[in-house]
Amino acid sequence: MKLLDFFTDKVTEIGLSDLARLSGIDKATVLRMLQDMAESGFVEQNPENRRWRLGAGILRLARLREAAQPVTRVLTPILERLAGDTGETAHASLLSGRDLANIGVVEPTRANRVYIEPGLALPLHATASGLAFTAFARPEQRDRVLGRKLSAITGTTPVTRDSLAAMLTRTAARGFAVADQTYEDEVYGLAVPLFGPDGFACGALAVATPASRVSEPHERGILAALAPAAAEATRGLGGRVPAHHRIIY
Amino acid sequence: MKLLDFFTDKVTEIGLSDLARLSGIDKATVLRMLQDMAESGFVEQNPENRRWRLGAGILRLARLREAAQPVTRVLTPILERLAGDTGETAHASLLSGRDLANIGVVEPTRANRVYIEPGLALPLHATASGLAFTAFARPEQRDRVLGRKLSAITGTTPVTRDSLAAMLTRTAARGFAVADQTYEDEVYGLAVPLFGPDGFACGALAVATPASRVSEPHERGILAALAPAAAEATRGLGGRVPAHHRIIY
DNA sequence: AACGTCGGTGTAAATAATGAACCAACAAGG
DNA sequence: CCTTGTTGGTTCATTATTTACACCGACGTT
Repeated sequence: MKLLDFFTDKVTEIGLSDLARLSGIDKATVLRMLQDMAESGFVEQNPENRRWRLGAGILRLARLREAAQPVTRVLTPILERLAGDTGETAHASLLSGRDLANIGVVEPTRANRVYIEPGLALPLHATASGLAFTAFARPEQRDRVLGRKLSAITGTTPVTRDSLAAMLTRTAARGFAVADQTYEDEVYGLAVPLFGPDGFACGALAVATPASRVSEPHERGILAALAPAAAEATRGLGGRVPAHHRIIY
Repeated sequence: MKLLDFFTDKVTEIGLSDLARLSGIDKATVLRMLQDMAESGFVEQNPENRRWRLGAGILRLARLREAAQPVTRVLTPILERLAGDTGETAHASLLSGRDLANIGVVEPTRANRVYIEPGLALPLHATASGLAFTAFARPEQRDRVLGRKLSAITGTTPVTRDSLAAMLTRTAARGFAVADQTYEDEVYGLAVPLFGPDGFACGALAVATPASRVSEPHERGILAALAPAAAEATRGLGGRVPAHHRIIY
């Protein structure tokens, strides 16, 4: 299933040989995997160039999940309001396997804004969303993140266990997370956890701003919009904000 | 991946033992599969009752596919207009593996209307959408459908190769498909193919009406709305309607 | 014409998946 | 209060599976 992770916003179709190279798996094996996944509708082959792309079955499953729990429907209006109020790009993400899945993005109207790929997988240690989630996640999840080897994505990405742990305790104390160009240069992120029914984080709500625009009042304004939006989102998803959670700037 | 097919509109969470029973696979194997899929975000475990449900990673992939080719965005307004014009339930589906994946449904406002499960997998031989698709699909796909053993879903479902072949040639001649309670009792379906860039069918656009409401003028009215809607949808998806395609009532 | 790449196919070797038995924990029932 | 039947999860020896190498024809470039 990791084959699917090679499809991104930009590269929507991949040929057999390319996919084998990218994944490091033998061509024959990749082909069989793709054919199996095609049976289930996860991928489909472009009949023109014989390249592979994500299949319509994914849309079906997504509708199924959305019918069971309408996260997109709940989050989209909240994101729109958040982007409008802050004038910055707002996005929401949920835990998906070993990182956060970007579920929704809304950009503001201004010209200088942060672009976030739709459907991006956000690493838990290098993004504001990831920190906000991890700091309030179930302890075993927190520990699993701390136990990984942390990849350096930019120069300021935390790579040692200690620096990450420090960031997490700081995040837990403040109630929100900051990521100063730890994932992408020039991008400054503020994030707040989204809570599940068990009172632990299940995702995050975040605002990304160009680093050049960061200032104390701006930051304060973003958090003022982010906090109630996250509370509303948590409620809308059927979650419960734990009593001790406070946002302290 | 067939494990995922046991999740439906109604049953959104399944326990390990249930899933093992349903699939006929050993518990241990199912557990391992689920854990692997959880790593990729396809499923996730409800921490409260330890049951499994579709994961957030599916939403991510769906967003990715939607970014590559915005089918939902294109089809939804068309479906809404279609449902409004006909006063009946309209739905669209695309080929996904061995059957059609229901991609969008819009219901009319009237009380007596057909309900179609979101995210349903439509069998190719037993639904109007399936017939419309298969009749205009690439020859090899058509033959694959004819080669299957056809399951009887209602009393009128075509089960022999010959009866299905007859239905397909009739569909090909008329340009649209009719399914008179072949999938669900009391439901009458009319469908038109959606075409891909290669001029072969890639899906179908359909209107479902209670069998009690069927009449020649009603049917004529539905087709009058369906035909231009399908043409618009095909264009919107980047497809090409073959020159020979005509709808002849 | 030579070369590289493409998607795809067989087959023998080697790995990985499999499932019966077992466990603790919980619930309903007598 | 014990029985009986669930549940989710684990173990480990057996086994069948996947794997990857080599090869193929087709297409495009050089």
